[in-house]
Amino acid sequence: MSELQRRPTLMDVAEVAGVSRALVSIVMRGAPGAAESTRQRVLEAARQLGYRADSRARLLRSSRTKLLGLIFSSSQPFHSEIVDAAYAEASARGYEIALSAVASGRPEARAIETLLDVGAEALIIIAPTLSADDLAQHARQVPVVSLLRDNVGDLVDSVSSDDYAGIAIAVDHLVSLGHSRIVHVDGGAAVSSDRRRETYRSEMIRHGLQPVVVPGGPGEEDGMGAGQILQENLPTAVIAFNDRSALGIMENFRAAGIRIPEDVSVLGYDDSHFAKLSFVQLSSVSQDAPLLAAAAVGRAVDRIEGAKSPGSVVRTPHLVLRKTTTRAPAGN
Amino acid sequence: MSELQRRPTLMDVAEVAGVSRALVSIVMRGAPGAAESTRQRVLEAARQLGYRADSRARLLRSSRTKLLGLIFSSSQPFHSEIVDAAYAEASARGYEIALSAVASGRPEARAIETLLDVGAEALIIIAPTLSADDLAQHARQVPVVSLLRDNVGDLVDSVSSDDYAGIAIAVDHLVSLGHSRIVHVDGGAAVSSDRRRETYRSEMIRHGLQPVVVPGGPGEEDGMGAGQILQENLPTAVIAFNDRSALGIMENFRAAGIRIPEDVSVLGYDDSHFAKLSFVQLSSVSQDAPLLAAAAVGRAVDRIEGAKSPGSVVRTPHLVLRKTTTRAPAGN
DNA sequence: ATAGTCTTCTAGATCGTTCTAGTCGAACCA
DNA sequence: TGGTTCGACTAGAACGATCTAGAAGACTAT
Repeated sequence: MSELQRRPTLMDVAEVAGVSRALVSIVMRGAPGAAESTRQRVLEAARQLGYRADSRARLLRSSRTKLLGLIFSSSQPFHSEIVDAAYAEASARGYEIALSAVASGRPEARAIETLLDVGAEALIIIAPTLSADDLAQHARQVPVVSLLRDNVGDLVDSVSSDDYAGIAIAVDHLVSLGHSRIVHVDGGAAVSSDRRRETYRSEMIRHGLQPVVVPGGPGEEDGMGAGQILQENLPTAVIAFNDRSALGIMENFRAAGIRIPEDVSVLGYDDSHFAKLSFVQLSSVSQDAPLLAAAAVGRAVDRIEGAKSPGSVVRTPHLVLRKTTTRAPAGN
Repeated sequence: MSELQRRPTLMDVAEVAGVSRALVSIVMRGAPGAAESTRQRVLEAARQLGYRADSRARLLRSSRTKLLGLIFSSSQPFHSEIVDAAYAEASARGYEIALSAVASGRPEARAIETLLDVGAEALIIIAPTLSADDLAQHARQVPVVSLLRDNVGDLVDSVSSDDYAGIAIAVDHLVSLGHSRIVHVDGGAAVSSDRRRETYRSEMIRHGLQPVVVPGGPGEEDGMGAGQILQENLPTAVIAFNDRSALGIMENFRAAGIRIPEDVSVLGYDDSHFAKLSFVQLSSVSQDAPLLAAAAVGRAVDRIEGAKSPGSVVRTPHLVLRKTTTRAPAGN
């Protein structure tokens, strides 16, 4: 069995190249202050030894890790899309991302600790459930960016999607298709469920319509249950809290022989991977994960690199129309 | 605006507790050699200051981080289930997990580097796509455990599910229900697709049946496409490469008015979150994510803590019967 | 009393970097 | 000529932990 070999250090390279440690350091990180000829000699020595900087030592000294902590929930597919996009943006800005998941038996606080342990310079938390106070607590140590939630106090940055606008365009769209009996299946205890519900209510009233809210939740089964309730007095259109819930609603309708969109239009929220599938073709409000992720990474980097005051970025979502919404059936 | 305060160091704690740095170090890592009374005093001081050990400094000196690197693919829901379970097991064994995702534009090699940079003591890679040689290369630096793939050379540990057994029980089950025209929709270029396909072939032959393979892939759309082909000459049962593919197949059938399981039985693989949904009830081969995750974490920890030789653990999957499989229709 | 053993604690070296504050010539300037 | 500036380079102190060696005091054994 081959030994785990000790990796070469700056000192080793310095000896081979016949210069000091410090100079090798200068050359390795491309800093100015070395003659071109020696630079080449050092690089050659490094190559020959297979030298790779020990990031732990480097970071210990410079207290820079170029690491962004990202906290997501492993059970939310939409979060995965954000993670993907965040990687791209971070790497474009010269940062790496350290991930930590919130899972069953692993609360947000624990995820935060892990990320601080590995040296994250800022924290991006997707849909944080901690109280504004707790978040502020952490924000005293490192910049914290809340993604998809904006009522987080003024020590914490936030990047969110405009839920008012999202629900408003959803209602507008359905109204413009002639719907008047539009029901909202809410997200129960999920982050931003309250706001979407209330916005739905006021938008309906603004249009002179009667708001009806059916309790739901963020998962497929929640939608399934809501579908059952909806059947008792079928509306012509449903705005679901998210795509997963919409799926449950649609499955419930399908089982009962209710046609979509002929009998009921269904609108999702998130425009997730799932909504795009050819056999789903769910019309949905897109929060545009890549843009949100990019904005969050951008804020985090800006804060790390000196921006003093936290701020909040709000992006306007847009509607992606597919095949689950259509004109209201005649006679409604 | 309040300053971002410097995080407290051993020295700070030592001053507050009125002891030396070294003693604080002893207390913090629970090493023997401190009187109970001082231990309490130090712990209290640490708590009060909110002290957290700096893992970089610790690693630099001792090369212990108690950190396990876990690499998964953000687009695979099944991987998320493993991640969940891995967290639980790792924390039970006193380790933390550092995650790194493989995403578009972010190859496995990059994910590995990130994890080594934050100081992972071992790497667990879910369904690695790197060559056995490349994996062996990394295995010279840290223990590497391959999860869900076992042909990884003998420098790398592997924890996998027995694909032979999995497909065999799938075929056995369908045969015992009287099916003879059983088709396999394969996983295309996905890891372990080849093995499942070949096992399917030999199991069919063993039962004196004619194997038929339809090309597929790991996603819903792949299953959708395969469904189209299957319709041309409908079998009585289909074994899909995984649950996502099974979903696509079922949707295609449903659109064509083909009933499941009355007309065709469909069997998935992975027993994912999705298969369990009340309106899906997909019969599936379960690889038991929690057990696999626990085994992988176990191997990684064992290797870190001294086990010399890499080994491979193979777990036998089992069938989870729900509502998509039934007796073969009469006359087939 | 002397030596030996424990227990509890500490000083100082060390890990592999980066950073600060120089040194040492050579070139430049008036 | 003597002073300043500049470029190339280096010694040694950080960074925040762990580890080794050993000191100080209490206790035991002879």
